[in-house]
Amino acid sequence: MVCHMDLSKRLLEQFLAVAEEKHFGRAAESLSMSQPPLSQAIQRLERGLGVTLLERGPSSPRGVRLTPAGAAFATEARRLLDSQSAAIERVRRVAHGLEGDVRVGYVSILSHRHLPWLLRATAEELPGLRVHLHQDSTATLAEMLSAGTLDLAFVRDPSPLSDDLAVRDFAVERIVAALPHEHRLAGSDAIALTDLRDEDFVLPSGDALPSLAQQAQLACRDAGFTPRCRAGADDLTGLLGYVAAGLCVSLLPEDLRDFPIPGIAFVPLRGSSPHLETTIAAVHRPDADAAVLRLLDLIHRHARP
Amino acid sequence: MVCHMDLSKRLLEQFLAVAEEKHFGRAAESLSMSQPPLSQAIQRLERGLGVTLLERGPSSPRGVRLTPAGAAFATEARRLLDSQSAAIERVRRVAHGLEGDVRVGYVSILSHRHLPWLLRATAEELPGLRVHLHQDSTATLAEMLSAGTLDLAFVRDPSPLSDDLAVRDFAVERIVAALPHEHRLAGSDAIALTDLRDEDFVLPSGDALPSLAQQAQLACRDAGFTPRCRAGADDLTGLLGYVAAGLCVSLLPEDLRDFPIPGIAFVPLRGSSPHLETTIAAVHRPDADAAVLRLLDLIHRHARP
DNA sequence: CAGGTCCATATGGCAGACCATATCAAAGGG
DNA sequence: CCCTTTGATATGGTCTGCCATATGGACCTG
Repeated sequence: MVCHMDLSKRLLEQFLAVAEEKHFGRAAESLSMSQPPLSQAIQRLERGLGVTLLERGPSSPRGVRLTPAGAAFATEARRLLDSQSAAIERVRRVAHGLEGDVRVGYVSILSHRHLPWLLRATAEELPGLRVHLHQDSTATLAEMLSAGTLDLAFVRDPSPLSDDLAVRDFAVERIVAALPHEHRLAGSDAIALTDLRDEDFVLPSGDALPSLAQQAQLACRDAGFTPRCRAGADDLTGLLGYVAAGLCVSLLPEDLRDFPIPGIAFVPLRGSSPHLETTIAAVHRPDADAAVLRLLDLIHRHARP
Repeated sequence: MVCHMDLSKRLLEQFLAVAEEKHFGRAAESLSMSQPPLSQAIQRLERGLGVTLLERGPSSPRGVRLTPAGAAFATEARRLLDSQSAAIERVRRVAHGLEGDVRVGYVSILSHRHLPWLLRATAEELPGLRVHLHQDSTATLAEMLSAGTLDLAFVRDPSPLSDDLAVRDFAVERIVAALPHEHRLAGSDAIALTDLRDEDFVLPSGDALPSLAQQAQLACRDAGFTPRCRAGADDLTGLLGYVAAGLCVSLLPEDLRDFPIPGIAFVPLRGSSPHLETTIAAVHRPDADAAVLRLLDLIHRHARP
């Protein structure tokens, strides 16, 4: 006997009122309605369930009593109402971005410096958000954003990205010189880029870290020379390896200073060419959902940590 | 913003259909309705929740997509429907006596022989029933039944009980002679009650175990003598103690044979006086609920184990 | 650019739910 | 034995929800 009973919120409340008052008249009063339709509603309920919930008599003048099934149903009704409220509340929180899953991508360079405060702030301000992390190259992250398999990505200098992605800069890092420890300028407080014009450089090659390679080229051009590239590398460890080996110098974001790599000195560069800066930005689809917007807001408020 | 949303079963099913098909037309078809009212229903739902559940466009020709909130709501909707079905099912089971709590009372004499199979059979046939046991005197059990603090009681010879309680006999035990081991008749296969006419008896005294005392008195009268009572006891251990001490004989239900008491021999009595039998019965209120009726039926089917 | 797909909107009809007033039947108390 | 209490029943009105048909507008596709 499959029952097509509806158990509307209203009906459950009516039954609970009767179950608590054990009296149709008072229950009707507390529901701001008259007694007859309440009787009918309960009868409909009992008919729909095929179960007698209330013991009406034969001694009615003292109200009604709950049958065992009625007592059980009262418990269940309360649970159902609670579940319903909780479900609505949960959906609202998801819609408002206070709860849910966000898939966040980042390029490796950012992991050690920007992820920690971001994750900490998220856990504190948006404890309902579950952040799923994914590290990849800038290009792949952009593809994933467009494909919808990623919600937010942190990259460096994303200016040449696809047009249908929104970009939000949130931090600027200076580019500094990375020199071998034994280099003659390694102990300087600051040097000019032209001081390196005769050095051998190692810069990102191929499609790897394109913005970094481009910035370096442009900055040297601004300084009046073309860097002599004796080596290339397509990831950060390669670049750092060449420098640490004492074979080359490089131009890298200053936050790499925190990397525990022996044999490398990071020396600030004098001058303020726009190409000696690198921008860190959050990228997302223009139709990002509320959780992403919350995260963007959080990032904006905590920017330049 | 407290929401008076109703979330009727129908509405949830409609939303789930759309969420699964991701297509209003097909969803409407699977619901055996036309598309426009379905659109309206979903719009009502979204308006009621104050949340956008579906992403309609702008590129509609490929159906709709779920927003994060919509996906969350689909999960919640399924849970709500399941909870609702489960609640109805549970109430039905309670009403049919397949689930619930039953408070069962018994007098001590019955505990070791009849409770085990009763509880075992209940656990097997009615695993949803929770049986709460309570041991007390026949009189107190009857009071508790009338007061509604007990649902079912097992007693011996409950004939003189209150009129507003229903009685259901389910087993008959013979009364046997309890003799000290060193008694001259202790080794007999069977004896006549008159063989004990000159013995000292110990029988229940006061209001304790009234049926047992009465049966003994009447049986002796049938046998043509009045038992000489040198001692009394108001519980079973007292009676057995006197016998084991070798001071008295007694008349007791044969199921006591299973008690591990050294020093006592139980010897069957010849003859078939109705007073040499003791009836075991289940007592309950006439308006007992379904669970009690199930237990009574179970007892009836397993009677005389 | 024409056709097709898909969802939204508009309109009208119907059934059922909900409600209030009035009345009835049963049981217990003075 | 009458009266109060209490829940069930009867009746009529209103309104909302639900539905179907018809139409419009946005978008993609060939």
